[in-house]
Amino acid sequence: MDVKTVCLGMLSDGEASGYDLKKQFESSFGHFFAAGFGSIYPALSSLADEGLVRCTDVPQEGRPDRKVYTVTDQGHQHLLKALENPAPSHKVRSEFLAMMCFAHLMRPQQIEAVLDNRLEETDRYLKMFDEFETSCMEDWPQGMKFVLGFGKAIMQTITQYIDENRHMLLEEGKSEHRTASA
Amino acid sequence: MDVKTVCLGMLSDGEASGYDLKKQFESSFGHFFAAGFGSIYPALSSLADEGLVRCTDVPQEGRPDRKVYTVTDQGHQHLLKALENPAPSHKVRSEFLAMMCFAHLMRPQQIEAVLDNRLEETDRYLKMFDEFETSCMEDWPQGMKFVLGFGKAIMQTITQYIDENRHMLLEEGKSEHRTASA
DNA sequence: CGCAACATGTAAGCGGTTACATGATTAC
DNA sequence: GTAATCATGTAACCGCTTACATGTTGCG
Repeated sequence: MDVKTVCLGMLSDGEASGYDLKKQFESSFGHFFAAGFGSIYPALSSLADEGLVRCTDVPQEGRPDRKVYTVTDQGHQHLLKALENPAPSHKVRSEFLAMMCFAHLMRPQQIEAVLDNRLEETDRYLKMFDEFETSCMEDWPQGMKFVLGFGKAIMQTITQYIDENRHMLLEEGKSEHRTASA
Repeated sequence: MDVKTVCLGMLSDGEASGYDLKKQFESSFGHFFAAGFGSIYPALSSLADEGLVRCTDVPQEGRPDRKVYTVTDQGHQHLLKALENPAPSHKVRSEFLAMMCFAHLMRPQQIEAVLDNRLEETDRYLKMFDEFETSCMEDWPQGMKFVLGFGKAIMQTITQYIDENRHMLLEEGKSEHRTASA
């Protein structure tokens, strides 16, 4: 399940351009699968080369041609095969948690800043999820709703956990730094 | 915050070999920062080249020399600088969630298998966390406890969410595949 | 006037994964 | 006997990120 496969999946919900897919990667897929233009465009070219998608050029005035991609039968088959993996990965790479492991080496101010930034990002996601719910979610397949709910549950847990446990990092652990300035 | 910096941080809690660090990457850091030998050994060499750690060879019988690394003053300063980043990242890359977005293209059996595998992995982590709590957690710095609790909260949320919402993916969405064999 | 949105791409580079290479000891 | 643990490394590869390159339209 690399960027290519996810693009193929997105296209199986309806034709789209690379630019369109980017927007989807930023919004509904943003919290668990990031991808930039530098991944998407080559992915689409490659899918086209393999005959898994077909590309239609839609000429436009004052802009580059819009390249609209559609899944082929072969592409659909390929997608179904990719979905047969019974143990797909779920990986977290968190500088945030790594940093918090060494909180005893940081000043309380720094820790607070890091925590607040994390809460902010989490909140941005929660707000985005709310917008989805009040607008476009109706016509989504069940899977997308499941994934949205998953993201929401995680973000709520993070918010709550930080709120309830930030004191752990601030109260003690002044052994190394002492609170005052050196 | 790459593997190098995390290694530096781990070493700041006490000297260790690459092999020791690997074990830490698998256990306490496993759920948010994976690293294999192929990343760790080059990272340590590089840290040593830059003078951020010092390496002591401990000869052994029947094994390669154990190379024990210690943080230098310079290394400590470097670590403190790395910890000044006020907005460390927290990234998820989930084939699992990507796949669930396209659950309507999968057979119920497949979906169940994927869900069960996810629950299993989550459970493995929860059991590991429990072991930490009943044994070695006492002497950990507050930050490590915070991170452990964070992981536990997330894993519990995932478990609960899947249990409570798996029906979403199974009940309907039979539009594309139909339940029976084609 | 400047910035965001629209629209597509290339190429270098980086960081991490995987596979390979070696080999003794200990526990089942 | 066979697997796991101890112990270190290299090198190829892969996939993604970042920066570069280009240009129009429309809004505030």
